[in-house]
Amino acid sequence: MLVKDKRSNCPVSCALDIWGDKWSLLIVRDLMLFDKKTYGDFLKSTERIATNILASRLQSLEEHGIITKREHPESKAKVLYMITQKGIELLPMVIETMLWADKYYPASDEIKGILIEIARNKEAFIESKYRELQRTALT
Amino acid sequence: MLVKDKRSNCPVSCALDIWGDKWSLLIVRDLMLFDKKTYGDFLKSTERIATNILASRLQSLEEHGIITKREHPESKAKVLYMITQKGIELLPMVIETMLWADKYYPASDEIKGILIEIARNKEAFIESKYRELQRTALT
DNA sequence: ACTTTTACTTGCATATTGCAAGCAAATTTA
DNA sequence: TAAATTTGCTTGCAATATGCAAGTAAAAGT
Repeated sequence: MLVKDKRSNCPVSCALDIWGDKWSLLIVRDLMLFDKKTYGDFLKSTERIATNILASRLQSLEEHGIITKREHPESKAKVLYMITQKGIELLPMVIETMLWADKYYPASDEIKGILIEIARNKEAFIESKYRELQRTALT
Repeated sequence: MLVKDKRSNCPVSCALDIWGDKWSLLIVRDLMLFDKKTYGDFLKSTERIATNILASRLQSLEEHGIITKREHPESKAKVLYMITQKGIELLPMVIETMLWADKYYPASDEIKGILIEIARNKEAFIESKYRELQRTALT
């Protein structure tokens, strides 16, 4: 899973070098939309990521500056994973992905709520979520 | 590369089941932005996809309704690959991906031109490209 | 007819994924 | 305070996917 060097200078290619796999964006999604913060949180997601894959993806995302690790305020046994500014900026791309897939594949009820909000006013949703993520990222 | 069934009903997960790999979106990019249409065109892209991987991705994209094959008007030896409506609708997501990556990784000159256009008026660019793709998809 | 182009397929070595089990430090429970 | 549990991983190994090189058949060009 190590990308030695970029395949090209195309931004699409550069982006895929970082998150072009089946799992990385699910971790980003969990951080951005489902308030998940720990290793155990990510493991519990419905897609059932394998523990070794999760560890490797977390490391890769950290190396690429999308997430950072912090001390968990409640326990030294836990690790707090946080999304970075660079990661927060993936929000518009994630939203467009959700809107695309929603058109062709039935979403779960949990997500339908979010999609309704987005449908109501996409820009406002992004703006509000963006600020919310930045706020929690600073504390 | 066969996704037997969806991992979950999350739209992000569904989308990744289809194009969550290092290559599929590069083919979509080539079709949408670089006017590539044939097997040979895709092989020539700077990222240098292996020929067997290209064949498997084209098949997968076709199975998922993102692209279709047509007779090439100039030659029976060639195959014309076309993007479908479902594929065209990936445009906003691809654009957001480009904008994200452009912020952190230097783009090639060929792409800088497109990015400048997008920066000038994103909505207008998407709208115009969207219609252009629909037009060529109909002929 | 012969060569080249085109769109693939095949074989095989290497890399990645996924499953299950293991493990040490921290925390909770008895 | 000793034992059990939680937490965040690592390890081993089988299955799958990737990447490279070579091959192939139909069509096109010379």
